[in-house]
Amino acid sequence: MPVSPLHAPLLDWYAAHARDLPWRQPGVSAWDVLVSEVMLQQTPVARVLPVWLEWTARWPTAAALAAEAPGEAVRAWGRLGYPRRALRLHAAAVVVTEQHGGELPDELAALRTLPGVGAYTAAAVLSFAHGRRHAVLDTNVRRVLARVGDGVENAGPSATAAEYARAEALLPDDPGEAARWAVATMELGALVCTARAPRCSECPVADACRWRAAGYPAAQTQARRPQAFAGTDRQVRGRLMAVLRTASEPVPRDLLDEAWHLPEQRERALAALAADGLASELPDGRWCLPGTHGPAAAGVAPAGAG
DNA sequence: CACGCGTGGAT
DNA sequence: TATCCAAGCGT
Repeated sequence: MPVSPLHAPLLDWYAAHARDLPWRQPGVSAWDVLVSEVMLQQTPVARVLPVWLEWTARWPTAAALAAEAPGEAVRAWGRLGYPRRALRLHAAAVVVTEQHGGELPDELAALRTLPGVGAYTAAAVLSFAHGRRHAVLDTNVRRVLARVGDGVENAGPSATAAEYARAEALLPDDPGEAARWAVATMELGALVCTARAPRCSECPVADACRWRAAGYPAAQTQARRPQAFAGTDRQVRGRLMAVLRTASEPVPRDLLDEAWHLPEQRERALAALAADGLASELPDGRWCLPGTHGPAAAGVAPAGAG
Protein backbone atom coordinates (compact mmCIF):
# COMPACT_ATOMS: atom_id res chain seq x y z
CA MET A 1 0.00 0.00 0.00
CA PRO A 2 2.54 2.55 -1.09
CA VAL A 3 0.19 5.33 -2.07
CA SER A 4 -1.85 7.14 0.54
CA PRO A 5 -2.35 10.85 1.08
CA LEU A 6 -0.36 10.51 4.27
CA HIS A 7 2.93 9.25 2.97
CA ALA A 8 4.53 12.10 1.08
CA PRO A 9 3.63 14.79 3.63
CA LEU A 10 4.79 12.71 6.57
CA LEU A 11 8.04 11.62 4.96
CA ASP A 12 8.75 15.19 3.93
CA TRP A 13 7.98 16.41 7.43
CA TYR A 14 10.35 13.85 8.90
CA ALA A 15 13.12 14.86 6.52
CA ALA A 16 12.75 18.43 7.70
CA HIS A 17 12.07 17.98 11.42
CA ALA A 18 13.59 14.71 12.62
CA ARG A 19 15.68 15.01 15.75
CA ASP A 20 19.37 14.41 15.37
CA LEU A 21 19.60 11.47 17.77
CA PRO A 22 22.94 9.67 18.02
CA TRP A 23 21.49 6.18 17.59
CA ARG A 24 20.06 7.32 14.25
CA GLN A 25 23.48 8.13 12.85
CA PRO A 26 24.60 5.98 9.96
CA GLY A 27 27.00 3.26 10.99
CA VAL A 28 25.55 2.71 14.44
CA SER A 29 25.56 -1.03 15.06
CA ALA A 30 22.41 -3.06 15.45
CA TRP A 31 23.52 -3.87 18.96
CA ASP A 32 23.77 -0.20 19.89
CA VAL A 33 20.36 0.40 18.33
CA LEU A 34 19.03 -2.35 20.57
CA VAL A 35 20.64 -0.68 23.57
CA SER A 36 18.85 2.54 22.71
CA GLU A 37 15.51 0.80 22.28
CA VAL A 38 15.72 -0.95 25.62
CA MET A 39 16.72 2.27 27.35
CA LEU A 40 13.83 4.08 25.69
CA GLN A 41 11.26 1.61 26.98
CA GLN A 42 9.20 3.90 29.21
CA THR A 43 12.01 6.44 29.60
CA PRO A 44 12.19 9.84 27.87
CA VAL A 45 14.79 10.55 25.19
CA ALA A 46 16.38 13.39 27.14
CA ARG A 47 17.32 11.11 29.99
CA VAL A 48 18.49 8.27 27.77
CA LEU A 49 20.89 10.40 25.72
CA PRO A 50 23.84 10.76 28.13
CA VAL A 51 23.55 7.22 29.43
CA TRP A 52 23.50 5.73 25.93
CA LEU A 53 26.59 7.71 24.95
CA GLU A 54 28.54 6.51 27.98
CA TRP A 55 27.27 2.96 27.71
CA THR A 56 28.09 2.46 24.04
CA ALA A 57 31.51 4.00 24.50
CA ARG A 58 32.27 1.67 27.39
CA TRP A 59 30.74 -1.45 25.84
CA PRO A 60 30.81 -1.14 22.05
CA THR A 61 29.82 -4.75 21.50
CA ALA A 62 27.63 -7.40 23.06
CA ALA A 63 30.74 -9.38 23.94
CA ALA A 64 32.20 -6.44 25.84
CA LEU A 65 29.07 -6.15 27.94
CA ALA A 66 28.81 -9.90 28.43
CA ALA A 67 32.31 -9.95 29.89
CA GLU A 68 31.21 -7.67 32.73
CA ALA A 69 29.37 -8.52 35.90
CA PRO A 70 25.63 -7.88 35.55
CA GLY A 71 25.90 -5.49 38.47
CA GLU A 72 28.12 -3.21 36.41
CA ALA A 73 25.36 -2.91 33.85
CA VAL A 74 22.93 -2.06 36.63
CA ARG A 75 25.30 0.58 37.96
CA ALA A 76 25.85 2.11 34.52
CA TRP A 77 22.09 2.17 34.06
CA GLY A 78 22.04 4.95 36.62
CA ARG A 79 18.67 6.50 37.23
CA LEU A 80 16.94 5.51 34.02
CA GLY A 81 14.49 3.50 36.06
CA TYR A 82 13.29 -0.08 35.74
CA PRO A 83 16.79 -1.50 36.32
CA ARG A 84 15.64 -4.97 35.37
CA ARG A 85 16.11 -3.71 31.84
CA ALA A 86 19.85 -3.42 32.48
CA LEU A 87 19.88 -7.00 33.70
CA ARG A 88 17.98 -8.15 30.63
CA LEU A 89 20.32 -6.27 28.31
CA HIS A 90 23.27 -7.95 29.98
CA ALA A 91 21.58 -11.34 29.68
CA ALA A 92 20.88 -10.63 26.02
CA ALA A 93 24.55 -9.78 25.54
CA VAL A 94 25.50 -13.15 27.00
CA VAL A 95 23.13 -14.98 24.67
CA VAL A 96 24.34 -13.04 21.64
CA THR A 97 27.95 -13.73 22.56
CA GLU A 98 27.56 -17.39 23.37
CA GLN A 99 24.94 -18.45 20.84
CA HIS A 100 25.20 -16.00 17.95
CA GLY A 101 28.92 -15.43 17.64
CA GLY A 102 28.60 -11.92 19.03
CA GLU A 103 26.31 -10.77 16.22
CA LEU A 104 22.81 -9.60 17.07
CA PRO A 105 20.36 -11.81 15.14
CA ASP A 106 18.48 -10.12 12.32
CA GLU A 107 15.49 -12.43 12.29
CA LEU A 108 12.33 -11.71 14.21
CA ALA A 109 12.02 -15.06 15.95
CA ALA A 110 15.62 -15.07 17.16
CA LEU A 111 15.37 -11.48 18.38
CA ARG A 112 12.20 -12.23 20.27
CA THR A 113 13.90 -14.93 22.31
CA LEU A 114 16.34 -12.39 23.77
CA PRO A 115 15.50 -11.16 27.24
CA GLY A 116 13.91 -7.72 27.17
CA VAL A 117 13.07 -7.90 23.47
CA GLY A 118 9.34 -7.92 22.85
CA ALA A 119 7.21 -7.28 19.79
CA TYR A 120 7.99 -3.59 19.61
CA THR A 121 11.73 -3.76 20.24
CA ALA A 122 12.30 -6.60 17.77
CA ALA A 123 10.46 -4.74 15.02
CA ALA A 124 12.30 -1.53 15.87
CA VAL A 125 15.70 -3.21 15.51
CA LEU A 126 14.76 -4.80 12.20
CA SER A 127 13.36 -1.56 10.86
CA PHE A 128 15.79 1.02 12.23
CA ALA A 129 19.03 -0.96 12.20
CA HIS A 130 18.47 -3.13 9.15
CA GLY A 131 16.09 -1.08 7.05
CA ARG A 132 13.63 -3.92 6.83
CA ARG A 133 9.91 -3.71 6.24
CA HIS A 134 8.16 -4.25 9.58
CA ALA A 135 5.21 -2.67 11.31
CA VAL A 136 6.63 -0.85 14.34
CA LEU A 137 3.87 -0.27 16.84
CA ASP A 138 4.80 1.74 19.86
CA THR A 139 2.63 4.01 21.93
CA ASN A 140 3.36 6.97 19.62
CA VAL A 141 2.42 5.14 16.43
CA ARG A 142 -0.67 3.67 18.02
CA ARG A 143 -1.81 7.12 19.12
CA VAL A 144 -1.22 8.58 15.65
CA LEU A 145 -3.13 5.79 13.95
CA ALA A 146 -5.96 6.01 16.47
CA ARG A 147 -6.38 9.72 15.85
CA VAL A 148 -5.78 9.95 12.14
CA GLY A 149 -7.39 6.64 11.23
CA ASP A 150 -10.09 6.04 13.81
CA GLY A 151 -10.90 9.56 14.89
CA VAL A 152 -10.45 8.76 18.56
CA GLU A 153 -8.12 10.41 21.01
CA ASN A 154 -6.23 7.36 22.22
CA ALA A 155 -5.48 3.80 21.32
CA GLY A 156 -6.56 0.96 23.57
CA PRO A 157 -4.49 -0.49 26.38
CA SER A 158 -2.62 -2.98 24.20
CA ALA A 159 -1.97 -3.39 20.51
CA THR A 160 -4.58 -5.46 18.71
CA ALA A 161 -4.33 -7.62 15.63
CA ALA A 162 -6.39 -5.02 13.80
CA GLU A 163 -3.84 -2.34 14.63
CA TYR A 164 -1.02 -4.49 13.31
CA ALA A 165 -3.02 -5.15 10.16
CA ARG A 166 -3.53 -1.45 9.61
CA ALA A 167 0.08 -0.61 10.31
CA GLU A 168 1.12 -3.35 7.94
CA ALA A 169 -1.23 -2.09 5.24
CA LEU A 170 0.20 1.41 5.50
CA LEU A 171 3.78 0.22 5.07
CA PRO A 172 5.33 1.26 1.76
CA ASP A 173 6.47 -1.63 -0.40
CA ASP A 174 10.07 -0.56 -0.53
CA PRO A 175 11.87 -1.70 2.64
CA GLY A 176 13.96 1.42 3.02
CA GLU A 177 10.97 3.66 2.58
CA ALA A 178 8.99 1.49 4.98
CA ALA A 179 11.69 1.97 7.59
CA ARG A 180 11.60 5.72 7.13
CA TRP A 181 7.82 5.65 7.32
CA ALA A 182 8.01 3.75 10.58
CA VAL A 183 10.40 6.14 12.25
CA ALA A 184 8.58 9.14 10.81
CA THR A 185 5.29 7.98 12.29
CA MET A 186 6.92 7.52 15.66
CA GLU A 187 8.56 10.91 15.47
CA LEU A 188 5.26 12.56 14.64
CA GLY A 189 3.72 11.02 17.73
CA ALA A 190 6.67 12.10 19.85
CA LEU A 191 6.90 15.69 18.63
CA VAL A 192 3.51 16.74 17.22
CA CYS A 193 0.74 14.25 17.88
CA THR A 194 1.54 14.14 21.58
CA ALA A 195 -0.61 12.67 24.31
CA ARG A 196 -1.26 16.07 25.83
CA ALA A 197 -1.56 19.34 23.91
CA PRO A 198 -1.00 18.02 20.38
CA ARG A 199 0.44 20.60 17.97
CA CYS A 200 -2.08 20.09 15.22
CA SER A 201 -1.14 23.37 13.54
CA GLU A 202 2.25 21.86 12.81
CA CYS A 203 0.95 18.48 11.70
CA PRO A 204 1.67 17.44 8.12
CA VAL A 205 -1.37 15.17 8.00
CA ALA A 206 -3.86 17.36 9.83
CA ASP A 207 -6.03 17.55 6.73
CA ALA A 208 -6.47 13.80 6.76
CA CYS A 209 -6.99 13.43 10.50
CA ARG A 210 -10.36 12.02 11.49
CA TRP A 211 -9.95 13.05 15.10
CA ARG A 212 -9.41 16.64 14.02
CA ALA A 213 -12.31 16.48 11.57
CA ALA A 214 -14.57 15.20 14.32
CA GLY A 215 -13.70 18.14 16.55
CA TYR A 216 -11.32 16.34 18.91
CA PRO A 217 -13.84 14.22 20.80
CA ALA A 218 -12.55 13.30 24.24
CA ALA A 219 -11.73 9.69 24.97
CA GLN A 220 -14.78 7.68 25.96
CA THR A 221 -13.07 5.04 28.00
CA GLN A 222 -10.92 6.51 30.73
CA ALA A 223 -7.39 5.27 30.72
CA ARG A 224 -6.15 2.98 33.44
CA ARG A 225 -5.33 5.05 36.47
CA PRO A 226 -1.61 5.45 36.74
CA GLN A 227 -0.27 3.22 39.47
CA ALA A 228 0.55 4.99 42.67
CA PHE A 229 4.18 5.36 43.52
CA ALA A 230 4.66 7.09 46.85
CA GLY A 231 4.86 4.54 49.60
CA THR A 232 4.86 1.54 47.31
CA ASP A 233 7.35 -1.29 47.17
CA ARG A 234 8.52 0.22 43.92
CA GLN A 235 9.63 3.36 45.67
CA VAL A 236 11.37 1.30 48.36
CA ARG A 237 13.14 -0.79 45.73
CA GLY A 238 14.30 2.39 44.07
CA ARG A 239 15.70 3.74 47.33
CA LEU A 240 17.57 0.51 48.03
CA MET A 241 18.96 0.32 44.52
CA ALA A 242 20.15 3.91 44.74
CA VAL A 243 22.19 2.99 47.82
CA LEU A 244 23.73 -0.05 46.13
CA ARG A 245 24.43 1.86 42.90
CA THR A 246 26.31 4.69 44.53
CA ALA A 247 28.36 2.54 46.89
CA SER A 248 31.74 1.42 45.62
CA GLU A 249 32.07 -1.12 48.41
CA PRO A 250 29.53 -3.63 49.70
CA VAL A 251 27.14 -1.93 52.09
CA PRO A 252 26.24 -3.15 55.56
CA ARG A 253 22.62 -3.73 56.42
CA ASP A 254 22.23 -0.69 58.65
CA LEU A 255 23.05 1.52 55.70
CA LEU A 256 20.27 -0.09 53.68
CA ASP A 257 17.99 0.24 56.68
CA GLU A 258 18.31 4.00 56.43
CA ALA A 259 16.76 3.90 52.98
CA TRP A 260 13.26 3.14 54.29
CA HIS A 261 11.64 3.46 57.68
CA LEU A 262 9.23 0.50 57.65
CA PRO A 263 11.17 -2.69 58.41
CA GLU A 264 8.63 -5.12 57.02
CA GLN A 265 8.31 -3.34 53.69
CA ARG A 266 12.05 -2.83 53.50
CA GLU A 267 12.65 -6.55 54.02
CA ARG A 268 10.11 -7.47 51.41
CA ALA A 269 11.60 -5.10 48.86
CA LEU A 270 15.15 -6.27 49.49
CA ALA A 271 14.14 -9.91 49.21
CA ALA A 272 12.37 -9.13 45.95
CA LEU A 273 15.45 -7.36 44.60
CA ALA A 274 17.57 -10.38 45.48
CA ALA A 275 15.07 -12.70 43.84
CA ASP A 276 15.15 -10.51 40.73
CA GLY A 277 18.93 -10.70 40.64
CA LEU A 278 19.32 -6.97 41.21
CA ALA A 279 20.96 -7.25 44.62
CA SER A 280 23.28 -9.82 46.18
CA GLU A 281 24.04 -10.62 49.80
CA LEU A 282 27.62 -11.53 50.55
CA PRO A 283 28.58 -14.21 53.09
CA ASP A 284 29.43 -11.48 55.63
CA GLY A 285 25.91 -10.06 55.39
CA ARG A 286 26.75 -7.01 53.35
CA TRP A 287 24.98 -6.24 50.09
CA CYS A 288 26.11 -5.25 46.61
CA LEU A 289 25.11 -5.23 42.98
CA PRO A 290 25.19 -8.74 41.51
CA GLY A 291 28.64 -10.05 40.67
CA THR A 292 30.50 -6.90 41.59
CA HIS A 293 32.26 -8.37 44.62
CA GLY A 294 33.19 -11.97 44.29
CA PRO A 295 31.22 -14.66 42.50
CA ALA A 296 27.69 -13.70 41.59
CA ALA A 297 25.26 -15.40 43.92
CA ALA A 298 21.96 -13.71 43.29
CA GLY A 299 20.05 -15.50 45.96
CA VAL A 300 20.69 -18.92 44.50
CA ALA A 301 22.25 -21.85 46.27
CA PRO A 302 26.02 -21.95 45.97
CA ALA A 303 27.09 -24.22 43.18
CA GLY A 304 29.39 -27.11 43.93
CA ALA A 305 33.00 -26.40 43.13
CA GLY A 306 34.21 -27.41 39.69
C1' DC B 1 -4.83 -9.87 30.72
C1' DA B 2 -3.98 -6.82 34.45
C1' DC B 3 -0.50 -5.85 36.93
C1' DG B 4 4.31 -4.82 38.73
C1' DC B 5 8.20 -2.63 37.56
C1' DG B 6 11.78 3.49 38.58
C1' DT B 7 12.46 8.01 37.74
C1' DG B 8 11.89 12.82 37.12
C1' DG B 9 10.15 16.70 34.17
C1' DA B 10 5.99 19.11 32.71
C1' DT B 11 1.50 20.83 33.61
C1' DT C 1 0.99 19.79 45.10
C1' DA C 2 -0.88 15.94 42.59
C1' DT C 3 -1.28 14.00 38.40
C1' DC C 4 0.24 12.69 34.02
C1' DC C 5 3.44 10.98 31.11
C1' DA C 6 7.83 8.90 28.66
C1' DA C 7 10.27 4.35 21.89
C1' DG C 8 7.40 -1.95 26.92
C1' DC C 9 8.34 -6.40 28.85
C1' DG C 10 7.39 -10.52 31.52
C1' DT C 11 4.35 -13.05 34.21
